Amino acid sequence: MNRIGERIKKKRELHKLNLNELAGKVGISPSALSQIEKSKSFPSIVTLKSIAENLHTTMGELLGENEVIANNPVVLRNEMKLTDQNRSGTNIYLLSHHDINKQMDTYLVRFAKTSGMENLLSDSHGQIFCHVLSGEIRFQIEEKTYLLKQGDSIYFNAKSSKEAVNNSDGISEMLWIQSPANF
Amino acid sequence: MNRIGERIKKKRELHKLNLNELAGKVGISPSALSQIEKSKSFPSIVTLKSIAENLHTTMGELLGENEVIANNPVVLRNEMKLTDQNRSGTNIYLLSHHDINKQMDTYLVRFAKTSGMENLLSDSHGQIFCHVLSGEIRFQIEEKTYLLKQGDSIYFNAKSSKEAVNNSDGISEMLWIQSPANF
DNA sequence: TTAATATATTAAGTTTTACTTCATATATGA
DNA sequence: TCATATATGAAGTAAAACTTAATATATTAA
Repeated sequence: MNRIGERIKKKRELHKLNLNELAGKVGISPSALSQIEKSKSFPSIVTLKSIAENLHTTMGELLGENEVIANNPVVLRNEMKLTDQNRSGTNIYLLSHHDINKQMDTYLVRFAKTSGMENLLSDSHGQIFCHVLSGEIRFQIEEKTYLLKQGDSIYFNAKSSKEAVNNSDGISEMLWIQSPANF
Repeated sequence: MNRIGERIKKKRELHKLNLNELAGKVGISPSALSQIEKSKSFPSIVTLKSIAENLHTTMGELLGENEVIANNPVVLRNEMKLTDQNRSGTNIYLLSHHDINKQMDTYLVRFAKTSGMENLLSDSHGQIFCHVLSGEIRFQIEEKTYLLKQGDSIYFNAKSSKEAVNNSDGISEMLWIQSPANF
């Protein structure tokens, strides 16, 4: 929080801009920018926004929100923790301990034959990456349908209407990774 | 950006707090909070920080940085794009198109026998989740060593000193997912 | 319904502080 | 070492966050 200045300066130098140049783009005086970098003052939100855009980064990044420390590396062998299951036979396993500092939620989803997840993990925000580990899974994202086989991946918005069902005779499995974490 | 107010109000009501209560916790007058929620004014960064903490969320979230829209769902079959390879035989494939709006970088790393990645993907920020798809991989995170087999996962800070080498006779593969994206 | 209380919004004034101006320092290079 | 570029500092200004206090709008009870 009190190191926004450092981060801005670092990013600015990374982009090979001097105070005048960046200040010009942002729309404040070089002196003002200097004071911000030296932590003599905080930028207003509108200036922070402009600084972030001109340094091709996000406000959260400059605010240091991505520097939180995750706890010790957690290794989970095949003993995963079941977090959710529905009647049709879809099981969702956690692939890392829930932690307030985690950026990502990581799950393994195992479908019994002819099972699916419709309203599971719904009402979430951020973005989702899925990777099919085995079998064949049919995704419906908004209106479109995607048929994914082992080794395929898909990336979509968490806010989308989404549905995934097993499309194979046996068990199908996929990784489900979501960022930022919804805990 | 101009909808910070809406988001704060929504979160506040989710936590079943009224203006007085939240304002009290934050350390500003209820009126000031109302004006912020009604977009009559922006909070200062320090107030925003306090609001975020009291609503158990992040500033970036309130600033709407997690609402960016990823492009159309991208499905990549087994035809992945090679992005990096080193002499010893480690290949890194991209599992989704690079996109400024993406929260996560998603890779598949394929190790030839006795290959590894030491300085690949180094100097990055955020957090990393790895999942072993096949073979056996030895991780060294800071001082500690972890031996991961197929189906195992590990979650650690991108800033950590890290190293991964193939520990099997044949090919080993893993997913490498990093958030926020480093592009 | 009506009164009584809780909760939210608005207007106007105050105060904090982000930002400007301009002078000075420090670095870089010919 | 002079000249130019770049960064920092002091002092003042202007903008806007925040306060106070009054008013409106819900919510509840009688």
